[in-house]
Amino acid sequence: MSINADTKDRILATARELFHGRSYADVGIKEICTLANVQKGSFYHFFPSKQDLAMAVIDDMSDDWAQGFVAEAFDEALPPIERLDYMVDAIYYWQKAAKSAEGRMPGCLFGNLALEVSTRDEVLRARLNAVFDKASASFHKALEQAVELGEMPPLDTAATATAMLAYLEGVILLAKTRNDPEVVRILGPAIKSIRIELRHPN
Amino acid sequence: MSINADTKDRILATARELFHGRSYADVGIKEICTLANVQKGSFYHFFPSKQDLAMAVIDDMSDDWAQGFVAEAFDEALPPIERLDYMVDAIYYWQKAAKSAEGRMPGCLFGNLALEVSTRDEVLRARLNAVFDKASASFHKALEQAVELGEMPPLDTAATATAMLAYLEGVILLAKTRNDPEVVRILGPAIKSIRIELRHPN
DNA sequence: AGTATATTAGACCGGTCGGTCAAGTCAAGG
DNA sequence: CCTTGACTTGACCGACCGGTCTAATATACT
Repeated sequence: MSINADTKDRILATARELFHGRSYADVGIKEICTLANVQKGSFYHFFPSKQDLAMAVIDDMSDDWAQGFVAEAFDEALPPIERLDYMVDAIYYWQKAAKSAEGRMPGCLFGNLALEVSTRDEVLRARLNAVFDKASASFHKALEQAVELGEMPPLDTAATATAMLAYLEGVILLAKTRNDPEVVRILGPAIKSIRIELRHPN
Repeated sequence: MSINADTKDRILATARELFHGRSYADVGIKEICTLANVQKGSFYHFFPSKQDLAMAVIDDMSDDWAQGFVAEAFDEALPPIERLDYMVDAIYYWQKAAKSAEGRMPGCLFGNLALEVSTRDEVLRARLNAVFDKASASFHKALEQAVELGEMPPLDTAATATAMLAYLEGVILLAKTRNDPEVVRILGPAIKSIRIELRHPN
């Protein structure tokens, strides 16, 4: 039981790293197997298809995020607005570390996959969409609390939360294209300036 | 001369459509040739490699943009801030039209390619980066004029311009993942709320 | 011990990939 | 008329793709 779990985890971890560092299409199952020290037959014992592997990778990373620094950043002990800065900082240091390790800024796995596969694979698209919804919910909660505490004037918290997530993804996209994490540090904090007013504030 | 130019243009137009609608890796040269009614040998007469084709597609699209609705949106006759709304509207209608034609929101060709290839292909990455720089410059000019005209309080126009571009790309990314152009219409206008203050406003 | 089951091993499959190449077609210029 | 060089044709290449399959092996239960 520990052996197979280990094998599956090794596949998952390797796939995640490769998908994140390159792309879905560019990484073959053979390469994943070689790097994970697993044979093809074993791979297809655990994952029925490459698509299923991708699903598992998305879920895996999403869980790690939720339990990792997203949980830290959106800790309710922090003042709501500081959570946004925490999130930006976390992304900055992460991407910076990844770049000095691999030489390239990998960007956001979810964003990368979303743009690559969402015109071609409904199942993966839906999954990625759910990940974004979940992320947006964290922003939403923080904004609601910020308004409640009077730290922010009232606004359309749901729309603004999504807008903030979009901004982060956009900043990461640009930073990756420049291959320069500093873009995140410089542009990131402006996330706090984004506002969408209430439609009918009567 | 008209024949060969036609062939090259047909390849370019077909490749652009396919790359935009799907992805770089997912579209093969054979498919492009078939759809463009061109033989493989002819293809390689005009383009030394798939990478060269991608470069040409990027340049082609970039030119069309610059001469097309980017030129319209950033027309100096328009009040600077209205140019931002014009840009958002243009993207919205474009994506909406594309979706009703193909069933899927293709998103931004440059953003798509950037996330897909920039960890793997320095040449394409640099080209895409240049496209973004050029786009950012349009925003920059608009912001400078807005400040000059007193329509906006002073701010770090260069950084804010890049932030606005990032925001747009992020909004398109999210909209594509949702496969819903309405995201652009709802989140887009908040581009005007983004601000990065001057570092040393003393 | 014996048997069922989960896992591993790795050869193998048809198909596609980007790219090459030799043999031509064709129009323009001398 | 003949040569030149741009363009086209389509067969061909080795490599790799995702995925299958059979046989061997480790593990778990009775």
